[in-house]
Amino acid sequence: MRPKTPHANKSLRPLRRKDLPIDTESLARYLIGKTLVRETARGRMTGRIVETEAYVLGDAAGHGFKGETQRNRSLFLERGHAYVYFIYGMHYALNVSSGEKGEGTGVLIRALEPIEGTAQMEKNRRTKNPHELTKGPGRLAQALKIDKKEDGIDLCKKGPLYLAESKIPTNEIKVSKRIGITKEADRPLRFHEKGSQHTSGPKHLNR
DNA sequence: AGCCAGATTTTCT
DNA sequence: GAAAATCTGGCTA
Repeated sequence: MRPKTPHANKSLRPLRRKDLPIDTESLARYLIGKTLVRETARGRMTGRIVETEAYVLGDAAGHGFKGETQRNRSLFLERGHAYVYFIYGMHYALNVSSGEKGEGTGVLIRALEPIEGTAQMEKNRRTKNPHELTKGPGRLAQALKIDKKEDGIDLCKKGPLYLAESKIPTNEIKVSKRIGITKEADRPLRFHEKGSQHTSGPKHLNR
């Protein structure tokens, strides 16, 4: 077995739901720099959130835009729950539900900076390149072994998947247009931490 | 480094 | 039946 990472036993305080901004765009900004924690039988994996996208109320690109369906029902939960969807026949992606309960808005987690449990991530992703581990929604889900089983989880309490504080201060947050969509694609609702080497998308969106 | 096509299956129309 | 909040490998330069 591999040695534990130096940070493995640090206590991680979950984010409190009341501290999460209700407004979707505000939540997308708020989550930059926070920690995503994944607990599995093999141990803990954590990453720093460095890139998010907001899917706001009345947004035609949002999965909840046309109302609640079997697929997107988690998006309509109270803010701070996981909405995991399957896309392009092979990828999963993780969102944090946002807004008021029943609103159907959310924040897509697009990229992480790997912190703890990188050995397990390398195994799940079948690569050792630290820059290929968790940049992009599909990649980070694969690295952290996130799929439909995690859909609907409360991310504001300790468990298999949750959000937590970070002790490292957040750098400047930059804004750009969203990636990979056709509707309302040019709205400035993608956020990333300036200077991160772990963001996805073309270079000109990551300045 | 950047562009392009192929993979693959769920979901809703 | 078509679209989809993506990733990968192969090509061109």
